[in-house]
Amino acid sequence: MAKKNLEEFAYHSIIRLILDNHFKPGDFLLETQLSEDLELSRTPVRHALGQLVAEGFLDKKKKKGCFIPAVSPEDARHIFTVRENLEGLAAASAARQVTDRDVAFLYGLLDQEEALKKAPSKLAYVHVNESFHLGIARISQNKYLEQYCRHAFWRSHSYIFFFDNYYTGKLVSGNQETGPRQHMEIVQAIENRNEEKAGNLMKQHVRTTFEQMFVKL
Amino acid sequence: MAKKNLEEFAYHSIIRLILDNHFKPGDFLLETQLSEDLELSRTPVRHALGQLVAEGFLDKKKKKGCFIPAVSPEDARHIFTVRENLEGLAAASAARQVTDRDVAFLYGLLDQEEALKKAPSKLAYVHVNESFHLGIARISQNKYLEQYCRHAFWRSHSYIFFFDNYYTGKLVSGNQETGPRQHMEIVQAIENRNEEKAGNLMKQHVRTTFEQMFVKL
DNA sequence: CCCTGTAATTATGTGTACATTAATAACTTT
DNA sequence: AAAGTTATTAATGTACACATAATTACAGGG
Repeated sequence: MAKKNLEEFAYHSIIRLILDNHFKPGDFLLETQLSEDLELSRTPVRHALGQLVAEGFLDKKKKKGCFIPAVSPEDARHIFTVRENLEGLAAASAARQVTDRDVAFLYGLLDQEEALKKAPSKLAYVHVNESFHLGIARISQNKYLEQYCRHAFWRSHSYIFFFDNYYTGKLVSGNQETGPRQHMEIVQAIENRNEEKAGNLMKQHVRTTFEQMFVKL
Repeated sequence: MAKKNLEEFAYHSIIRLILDNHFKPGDFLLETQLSEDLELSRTPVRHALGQLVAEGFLDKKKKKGCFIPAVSPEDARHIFTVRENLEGLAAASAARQVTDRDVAFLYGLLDQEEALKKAPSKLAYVHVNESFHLGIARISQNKYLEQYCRHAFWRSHSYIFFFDNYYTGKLVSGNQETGPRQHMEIVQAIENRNEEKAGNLMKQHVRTTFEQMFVKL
């Protein structure tokens, strides 16, 4: 990534590190270490960390540092409850605002998911999934809804990696079965401008993701 | 306010300035000027502004500065739609989690509202109202829900001041009639642990606030 | 008069030195 | 050996000087 703007560079780099599971819950993200790794001074790193904390992406202990928030079944339930409602609302709104161009975009993502069945790649699946959920949030045309959906999605995503590490794959592979099918139904509801159905399907989809993840608990 | 932690001091001071209508939409909040006004260096001010931007409270133009976001009927509808759903969810969750202590707290706020009818004060009303809405978000025991509710509330609050300035008082005084009554009904539903009713009442309450605000448009 | 290119201005963006403090380790005392 | 106390350490918190870029003002040519 180009380093035109160091603050943005630091911000996106750190997010990428987190989403790619470079840290585990409880790990501290030290300003000094990050600035060394990213080869820039503490100032932009510090700014980026401040943003991530403000967004609820990281927790912070004063005079100690920023760290990946602890995970717990209760915390997961909290974030997925919010996601369920926010994304349900987003899907309903998207069904109202959707353009032909948006529909084409969503079908393009479904095609990518289909292609991934032949050549499975967890990272690729994660990226398509992110595009799908955040794409619908964007189509809702409500910037606040989009913002909250993005944060909630990112936060909840830590759980996918975390539990995937500890409960080896079963749930994610399960999600790779039901996920794409539910995605298709959601896209169809949005295409048909059926707000209520789109909202309910999305709500159900997020809930399913949560339940599959915690099948072991 | 004590200046133990300058970053926090700057953050809260700036929020207070915004909520107390010290700026109007489009106004720039300059680091240099704020640091002069608050009598501290640019560093903590800059950090605080960064947080507020990350939270969606302020907009930012690169190399130009942070400014109060533009207002529009559409933007108001967006933020109030989200608030309606988030706070509805929060009220329902609060009805599940509420303790006797919480109930007492909420009734205390109702008493304060009652007292304000005899000695009206807009600022006092605004503060009690904030305590009510954010209090219920807190009682929900869901930190993500609380976080999003707080942001959405603050953002929507700019509208109250903004339109109150341009459409002089009528709507806010209207809200001072229906507001407290709806608040009481919500508290009662929460006290009775009636999740669905609490959620619906809160949703309706937020929507009423929005509609009263835009009675002129 | 307007358009365009350039210089001045102004505020943010960045690096760095230093202050502060929370956590920990070392040490004393009982 | 346990408990309390002090010193060290390692990271954040803060200030400030300077770099950079966007906006504005202005001058000159069409």
